[in-house]
Amino acid sequence: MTEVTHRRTDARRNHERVVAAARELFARAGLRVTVPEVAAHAGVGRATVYRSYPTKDDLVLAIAQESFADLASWTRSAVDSDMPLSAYVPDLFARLAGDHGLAEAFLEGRLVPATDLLTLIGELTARAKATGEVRGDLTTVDLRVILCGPARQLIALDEWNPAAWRRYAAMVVTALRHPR
Amino acid sequence: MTEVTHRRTDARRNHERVVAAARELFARAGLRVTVPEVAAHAGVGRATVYRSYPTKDDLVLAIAQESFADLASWTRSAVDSDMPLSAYVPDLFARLAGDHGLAEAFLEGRLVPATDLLTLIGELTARAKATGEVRGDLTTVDLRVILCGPARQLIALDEWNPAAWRRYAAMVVTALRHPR
DNA sequence: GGCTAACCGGACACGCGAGTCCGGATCGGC
DNA sequence: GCCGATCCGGACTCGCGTGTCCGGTTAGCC
Repeated sequence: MTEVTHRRTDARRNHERVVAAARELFARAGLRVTVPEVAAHAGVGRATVYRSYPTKDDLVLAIAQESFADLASWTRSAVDSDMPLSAYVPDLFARLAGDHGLAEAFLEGRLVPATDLLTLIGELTARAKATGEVRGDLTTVDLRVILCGPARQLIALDEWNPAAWRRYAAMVVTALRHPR
Repeated sequence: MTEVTHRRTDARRNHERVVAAARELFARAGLRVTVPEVAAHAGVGRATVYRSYPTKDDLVLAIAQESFADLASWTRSAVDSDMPLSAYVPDLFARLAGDHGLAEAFLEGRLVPATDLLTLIGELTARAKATGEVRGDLTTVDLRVILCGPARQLIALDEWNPAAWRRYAAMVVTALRHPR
């Protein structure tokens, strides 16, 4: 979290606007959103965005790290409270389906090293395997493929609504069970 | 199938090369492959590609229609031989995972009206529902989301190998069953 | 073998997104 | 209120992908 300290209030204000705009646009339309779009949505010039984040990748990284940290702390509480995968996965799926950029970043694994998050999820799945809740050979790659794939497609098809994600979350959970 | 008749043999030969190159590259790297890449791989100039296909979309459409026709005729034979979904889906999944462009085109539904194919798949699923093989409320959109999502991710992650697709095909089939 | 129509492809024009620069505006301390 | 450090953003360059054009070449018929 490279927290830049601006010495003037307008700079800080603009920085906040940029971050807010990036969060919203990345969530809604994925990581292909352009810097000009972010700038316009924030009501600032392009150069103002590049001042805080020299590269578009820097901007993406910053936003993604935020989201990943949220996800990790939430997952940590799930681990602490011994949440079963059947409860965790639908929520995770909902978060991914509600944030296109997050789903992309989490799946592709580029830019952000999600080691914390993956370790925590590994913890959860290990317990779920022990109780026989899911197939014994489940990996975190499996989770990425099975969760992020459909989540991204839901957004791409503009089928994002509570009924849809509940439906697909149920299917996804089913997919993780022992094959018969 | 707008079959262009070339009056010279070299024209026909080049056209074939372009088609072959496009098939290969779209399958391997998806629809984002550029026209210059196709031309280079075919060993011709860019303009030669544009002669047969005035727009990149025209090229994509032509290749996608081919693939869709293949898929449809194969599906028709599956319907005729009363193939169960548990046998059909893994093969479909393999085809999608083996052709990135096909998976993209099938999922996104833009460009190509896949009505024939969807009708046939609807036929198969209707029978599978009747025998209780899958959940009763399964739709073709479900199939697109659940199949194409993971298939595309597999390719994106470069995890494409027989072991991987068999594994995910099994999971995908499980996902279509009745929830418990 | 020669002639013409058909065809080839290198070179060009255009649009768009990433990243840079500098003249002008604004904040904030005195 | 004044002044300097800081910041803003319009205008620019650069790279890349799409689509066009024309001079040179080749196939195919006589």
